[in-house]
Amino acid sequence: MSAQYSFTEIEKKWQRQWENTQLYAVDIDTNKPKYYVLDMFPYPSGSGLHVGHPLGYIASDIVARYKRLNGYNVLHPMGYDAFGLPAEQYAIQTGQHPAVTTEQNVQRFREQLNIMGFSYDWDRQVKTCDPNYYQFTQQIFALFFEHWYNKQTQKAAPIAQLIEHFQLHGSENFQAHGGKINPFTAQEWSEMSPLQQHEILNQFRLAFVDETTVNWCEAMGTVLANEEVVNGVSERGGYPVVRKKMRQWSLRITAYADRLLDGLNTLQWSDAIKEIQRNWIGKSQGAEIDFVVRGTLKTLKVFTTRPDTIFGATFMVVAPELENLSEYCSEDQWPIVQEYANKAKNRSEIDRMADTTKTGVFTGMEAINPFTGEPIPVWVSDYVLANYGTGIIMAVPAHDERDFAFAKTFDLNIVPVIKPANGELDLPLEQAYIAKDGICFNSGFLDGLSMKEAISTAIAKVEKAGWGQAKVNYRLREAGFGRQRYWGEPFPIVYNEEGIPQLIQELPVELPQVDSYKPTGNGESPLSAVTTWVNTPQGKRETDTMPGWAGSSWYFLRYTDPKNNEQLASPEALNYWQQVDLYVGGSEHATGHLLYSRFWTKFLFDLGIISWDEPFKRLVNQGMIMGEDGQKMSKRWGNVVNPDDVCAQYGADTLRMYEMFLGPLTDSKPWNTHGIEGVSRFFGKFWRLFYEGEQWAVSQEAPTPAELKILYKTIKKITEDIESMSFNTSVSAFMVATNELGALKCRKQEILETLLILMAPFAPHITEELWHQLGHSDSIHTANWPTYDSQYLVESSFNYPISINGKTRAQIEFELSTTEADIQAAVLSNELVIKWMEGKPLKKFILVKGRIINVVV
RNA sequence: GCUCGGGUGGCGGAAUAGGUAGACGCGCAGGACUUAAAAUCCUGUUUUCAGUAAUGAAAGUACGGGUUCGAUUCCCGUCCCGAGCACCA
Repeated sequence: MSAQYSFTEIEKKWQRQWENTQLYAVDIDTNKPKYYVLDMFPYPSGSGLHVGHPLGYIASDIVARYKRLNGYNVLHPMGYDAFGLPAEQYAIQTGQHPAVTTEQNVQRFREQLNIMGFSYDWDRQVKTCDPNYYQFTQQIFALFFEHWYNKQTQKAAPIAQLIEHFQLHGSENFQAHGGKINPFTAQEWSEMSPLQQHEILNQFRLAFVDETTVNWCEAMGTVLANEEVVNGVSERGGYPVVRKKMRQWSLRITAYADRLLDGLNTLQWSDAIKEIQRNWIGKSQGAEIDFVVRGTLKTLKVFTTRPDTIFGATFMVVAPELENLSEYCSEDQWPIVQEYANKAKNRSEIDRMADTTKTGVFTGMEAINPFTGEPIPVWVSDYVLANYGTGIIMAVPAHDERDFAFAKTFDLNIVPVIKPANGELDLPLEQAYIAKDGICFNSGFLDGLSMKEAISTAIAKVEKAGWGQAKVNYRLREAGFGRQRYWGEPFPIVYNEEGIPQLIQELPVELPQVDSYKPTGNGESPLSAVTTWVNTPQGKRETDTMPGWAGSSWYFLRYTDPKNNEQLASPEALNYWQQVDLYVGGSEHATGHLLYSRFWTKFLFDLGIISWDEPFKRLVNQGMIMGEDGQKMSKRWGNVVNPDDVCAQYGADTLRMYEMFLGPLTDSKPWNTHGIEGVSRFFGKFWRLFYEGEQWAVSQEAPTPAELKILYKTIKKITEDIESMSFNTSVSAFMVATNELGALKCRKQEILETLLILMAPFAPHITEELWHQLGHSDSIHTANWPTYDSQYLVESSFNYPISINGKTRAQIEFELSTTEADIQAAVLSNELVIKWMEGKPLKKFILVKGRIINVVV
């Protein structure tokens, strides 16, 4: 025992002890309720952690410890998202194998995390780059490959079922989510070559080969995901990105668009993240309508959300990237259209975004507006996107800004069809008139209808006349799943001599050694150079690897049974631990990791592997900790604060407590080196509740009601704060309790011991030390969370502030049992009250029990 | 441009089923202990005005209105900051 609070010694001692006794190891225990608290696992970068990283880890650790003290069996694991670009870039620079550098970084992270005293069950650590782990990432990919999405049952189903349907009924009456195919009979199916059959099945597999326009980054020699491209340049490095056609694996996430949208309503996530996902999925309801090309039998199919404005559709616009563009254009105009299309294709994303002036050319064709019967010209312009809707729009310049700008540029007809409900439009229009509450005019049978009524009436008419049907559109695109990189999961795929992909049954398919990690530059991965690996008796291997998000889309399941070599996790473990109850991490993964994890979870739910279809019940996004200068913490600004240094100088408990004290968990806030002194002093004060000078001073006396009141109000406050994750106010509650007990010179074991338990989740080391000094032999982290007697918190009297006309003028103490009449009499005879009433008559007397008294004159 | 957050002392931030604004901490000022320093402890600290002082008065939660006995909290408008989306028909 030491009379001094020497945190270095204490923290090392208990960390060693906890490790030796396996204090945080958990296992299935059906006698206890489970609780699963998870941190987003980190990418083990070479620069290690700065003080911003542990913010969320500290918060989740507090909750994990709190739940344990409340009798829960808590799963609280940690691992590493270990595949990825930085390790590979480093390999390219240094020639070291990424597995080696990654392992070094993992060791470093582990040390740093241990210094801060987290209660992880390290036995459950996972690393996505470990073959024992990624064999199941490959297995899940194989399952995607072997399934299709049945729109009727809204569920994934085995591809064999679809094949059977084709064998029996051809393409009649099947409800598969996927690409377009030409109808065929059962007979025709049986006569198709394996390659033809593959090409049809490929349209429906949930993992499929897709010819897509990808974001090609020449400098990095690879394809990037949409979210890795910001304003036309790569997120990492800022290299230019161009669009390029490429064959690569994709996952059919759009099959799950509706369920991903609906599921959001069941989640305790921030509105901001839910909104970002809703926007990303981008569901919009409208109609597909066919416009007949004048003088032909051809039609142009458009998608619109505003069929109520169709009487104002005065021209049409076709996207320049459409494959069969020549069909939408007259012969003599084709050279001009083609020239325009080529120019548009080569225009970079940056250009497009920077320049919104309208360009375009006339196709030489006219279509008939089915509602007005009038011929309208068809144009090509790059303001229409090929991959949204049908790639063709009906333009309503009077009521759409973009169409209006285009019509003005090329002097096209503008016909207003919506006007204010009470009033008239100022004509001619200076800008597009966009109103949610307008009514139709100039619109035949739609005249006088509101937007909502007109939309349904117009769609009914379209459907009845056979011109089209109601249609739902999504902004969400299929998820590109191939990277031309070395450091990722290899695909369990070989292509036979016909080029048909076949699954490799034996997993894992391990990464081979390569001589160079550099991209080949021709768009292929470094793996393609390893010919001994690529060529197998069964055919050529797929040489792309999976993207970073593959391994992170299911790791939360693996923690439940991380060493299982037969299955991704045993049904027993999955059934026991189930969903993540609380997930803590940054909000930057809103449309990546969080969406993909939900997608994979729903797929595995469909297959019956798990019994829930959302991975993370409650999500909390911790804010960023900025540098002292208010800028983002980074080497570049030289403002990085290292948690190891802070722990060495002040101790881990002080770091943990201070990070919580900085402000609300979800806010961004700057680090302040002076501020930590306050928390450090607090621990000194707290320690001195137990010691007087060199002398152990805890007494066994019975506590007084005043002391119990301090304790009980603290129990109440801390319990409520942890439940609502309001940790900053918990810290101040500990300070208040310490100040108040100090003022009362209270050193009673009964009080201090309970206070230790309350503080144990926040400051696990000092509380463990003092707990043992109080004579306990078990760990404080296995104690029981205290309850309080609310009787002690009830006040018998209250010192009322007395307001006269809303201004506080006096204070009078009353027993809470005093009747209102007695209070009123006492207040009105009070000297100060009489003075401020200035002789005016009483108008109203307001008494809010236990709160305030207001005298209105 | 659209959507969602948010504007409270010198600073980080408390307090909103409407009820004493500024808890707790930092910083600052003064004091105690000490030969001295560190550490520790005590006092003060929203602003302005009056007073030697105790104290008293007025204003005050981005700005302007409204509802109410009473508004940081609810409603309307304006400005500013942050985040997300962005030619998605």
